[in-house]
Amino acid sequence: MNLPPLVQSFVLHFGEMGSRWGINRTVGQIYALLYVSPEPLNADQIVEALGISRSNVSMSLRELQAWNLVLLKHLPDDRRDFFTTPDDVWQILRTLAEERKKREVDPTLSVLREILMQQPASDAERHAQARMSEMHGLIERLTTWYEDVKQLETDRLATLLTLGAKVTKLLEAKDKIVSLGRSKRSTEKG
Amino acid sequence: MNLPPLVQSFVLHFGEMGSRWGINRTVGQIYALLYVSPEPLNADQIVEALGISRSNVSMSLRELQAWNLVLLKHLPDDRRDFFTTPDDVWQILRTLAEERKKREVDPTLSVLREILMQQPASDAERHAQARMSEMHGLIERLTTWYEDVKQLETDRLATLLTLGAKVTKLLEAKDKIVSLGRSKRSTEKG
DNA sequence: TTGTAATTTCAGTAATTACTGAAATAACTG
DNA sequence: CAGTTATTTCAGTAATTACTGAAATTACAA
Repeated sequence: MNLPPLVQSFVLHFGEMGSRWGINRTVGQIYALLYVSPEPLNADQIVEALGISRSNVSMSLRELQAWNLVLLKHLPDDRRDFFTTPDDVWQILRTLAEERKKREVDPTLSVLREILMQQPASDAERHAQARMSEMHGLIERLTTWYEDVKQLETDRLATLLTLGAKVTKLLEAKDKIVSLGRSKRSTEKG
Repeated sequence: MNLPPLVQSFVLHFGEMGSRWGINRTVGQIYALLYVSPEPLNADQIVEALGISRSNVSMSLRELQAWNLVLLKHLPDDRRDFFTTPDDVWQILRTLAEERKKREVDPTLSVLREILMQQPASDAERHAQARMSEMHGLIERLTTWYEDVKQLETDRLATLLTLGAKVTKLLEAKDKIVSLGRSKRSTEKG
């Protein structure tokens, strides 16, 4: 590996982290490298930087592309492929969320739904279905929230995050105002 | 494997999903099995249900305990350990979030902070630091939100989820009311 | 104590996953 | 077209991870 020390720490950390997800070490390292590079890199530069085989780079880039985590760029008068990550970290977050949902959440929801359609043949199955139904309900709630929130532009999303739990306080305030309005009107009528 | 068909589908699915996380197949299967079981199971029952070795069950249960995903129970006049998952799916979600934060997010934040403390020795390092700083900022924002929201009781959390993006609308309404109040007052003064 | 049941540990092996080098393919150039 | 460069594929191998059975440990009972 042939990198500035500070970049190397980052790349190595992402390699280790990769394994904690389903992603392998090399894929994590390549991603990290592209993320911090000032300009797009081609495959041979990655080979050079990380000290791994050309074919490994090819396969790992393909995986990163499957995850939509990497952008393919072309320089004028150069046939080689160059790769970067999006500049905007919020965009990266969105992509990550979307892909993980697609790979992990959606299949689980569909398995759950399928099982819940079936007729239980015993008490054990009946109980299992009840449990799965709870899980299904929770996951569906979370994904509905996600589908909703992901539409927001970045600065609104940021606002929502900053607000955090204070939202519920705000909600109470609103209820108070609304009910105040109602009681005022009903007073005016009565 | 010796399970009601409907439970088996669920267990097998969780086994496969396990691999997509860092968790292995067996751990995923055991968790799924415990999750849908009407009462706690002991190690031999798990061996029987999943058709795996006793030692594998022991190691996998230990891993699930390390994740706080499983509860140890004892029956009167029985020396054996019995295992369950918490009944409340929201509690399970909280545990999952907490553990993943601990294992994935916190170490990453600390690596980032450490690197950002250092003096860059080149333009490349300077640029890398700028990128890492963006990432650090985003992750910190997300964790602050999480630390805030996780304090909420379940029904408030549920409300917040149901609200979703509508929160920002609510926020605008509040701003309008507040500014209305202000302009009214300033009109009164002027 | 000694015996027995429950659980854990761990060395060895099986299974899976990651990686490489060589060959094939694709994309271009003169 | 032949020649060159870039990229991908893939069989074989290396490395890692998962799993087992046997032995060790722990916890209790007689």
